[in-house]
Amino acid sequence: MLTKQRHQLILQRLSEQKIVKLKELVELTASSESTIRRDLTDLEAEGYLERVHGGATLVARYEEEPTFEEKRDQHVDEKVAIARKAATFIEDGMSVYLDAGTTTQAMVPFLDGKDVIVVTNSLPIANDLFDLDIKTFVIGGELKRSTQALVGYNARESMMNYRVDLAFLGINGVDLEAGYTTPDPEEALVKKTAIELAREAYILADDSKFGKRSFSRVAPLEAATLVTWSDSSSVSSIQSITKVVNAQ
Amino acid sequence: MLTKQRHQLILQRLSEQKIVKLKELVELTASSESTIRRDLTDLEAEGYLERVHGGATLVARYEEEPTFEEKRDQHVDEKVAIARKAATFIEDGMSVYLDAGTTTQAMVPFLDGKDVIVVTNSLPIANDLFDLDIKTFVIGGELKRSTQALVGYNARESMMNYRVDLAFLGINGVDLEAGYTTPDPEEALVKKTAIELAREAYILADDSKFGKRSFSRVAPLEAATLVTWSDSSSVSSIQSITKVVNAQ
DNA sequence: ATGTTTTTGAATGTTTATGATTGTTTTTTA
DNA sequence: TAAAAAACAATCATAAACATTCAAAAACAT
Repeated sequence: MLTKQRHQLILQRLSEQKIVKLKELVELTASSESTIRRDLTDLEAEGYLERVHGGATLVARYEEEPTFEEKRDQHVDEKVAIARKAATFIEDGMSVYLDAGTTTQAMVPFLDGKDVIVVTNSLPIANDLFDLDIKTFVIGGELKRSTQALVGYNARESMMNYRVDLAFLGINGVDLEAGYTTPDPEEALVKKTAIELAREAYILADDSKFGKRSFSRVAPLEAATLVTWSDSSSVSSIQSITKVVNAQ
Repeated sequence: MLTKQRHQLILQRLSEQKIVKLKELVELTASSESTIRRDLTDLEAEGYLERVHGGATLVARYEEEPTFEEKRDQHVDEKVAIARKAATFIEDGMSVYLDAGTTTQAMVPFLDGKDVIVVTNSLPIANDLFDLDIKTFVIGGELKRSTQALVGYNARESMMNYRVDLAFLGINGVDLEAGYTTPDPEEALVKKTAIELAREAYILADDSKFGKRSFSRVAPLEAATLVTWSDSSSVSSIQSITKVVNAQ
């Protein structure tokens, strides 16, 4: 019997029962214990099952997810509030740049029906805009795995072809001394270029980003207007350096 | 026994069982192990099966149920056959351009696991590539409503930044006199540029496109290799002008 | 008919899969 | 808690499957 056949048999049996004994599999496949042990080790490494003493169980696949989802949901109201506020700065006839990110993506629904041209480096945002029938330009570049954003040198080059009235960007760190910072240098390059090319730039960030510093510097605080949602006092110190809009 | 006969037998047996042992095939075809091994290697390279130790299995292609539009399209099998054949020209280490279109998009599954860099102007293709963890560059440009492709002058400019080994393009018309043609001038501009920049260019078209002429000329027939699926005699006249690969 | 290319099967050394054996760890039983 | 039983990981030799090479045979073109 072929290895792959055994693997299929094991997974099939497991999906029926959700727990299976090693001895059972030895009988089922007419193989030695050693072989079945190896199979279970391999299948576990591939994430198909979880070994237990005496056999294997179906992996509980959906346990880790909620942590990430919950975390995102906590700030989801703030995000929409910030996005809504930011969108109010956009007037008919304008061209705007929407940087990749969940907060900027949340702006898209507020563009519905407006007469705007959008430039973006985000595939998800481009898809959303496509559904709304908004004139859209996508800048070129390398597709970054984690964020589905187009980044790097080519993205900067491509972006130079566009001039926009307003640019809206997400950010990872907002700090009095370090300014706006983000972890990925290639993303930072794109953000920096966007701020340079726009007539006015807006950074969208909830107050969980305040005081944080990431590796790559995008711009000093005064280079952009900060759109946030905060009742903490930390806003006031930023307010002395650059213009701040509170969505609250 | 002819090679093609053996291949058909192997695929037939495989479609019946979905896994088959090498020894089984040796018996079935009365050929040597060496020959069967060669067959399996070839068929794997063409994307028909996956070799495993001791035999071969059907490709674990996640069976996407065809949408209504796809179902209505009676050329869907031809499309996959053409895409499969076209993908065999791609070798590890190459960079390729995938033009927007359903046929070129059908090539994406056959890139799984290959060591390639892909440049594309298609948002759907970029999304598919994203799922396969393939290094991807997207060219910039205006997002065209009907096809979700990036086109126009900016797309051409952005594409100039890349050199690819192979370019794969769909087309609307293949005509002896008019050459390759497509309705949208902005798309034609992008296609034309792709053919210029690629070391070799392949046009993917089923024989329903033969003899058709659209508004915008992309290139003369001899500028690219035609990959098609046809048993009609109309192929032979094209064959006298440019290289033709029949996926049949 | 002749030379060339393609296909084939055998021979080779190499890699991979397997089952038995060992001693260790975990679980069960007394 | 201690002893026995079961399950385990690690190692080894063997056998099966493998890629590669080569020479003969077949198909092909000239």
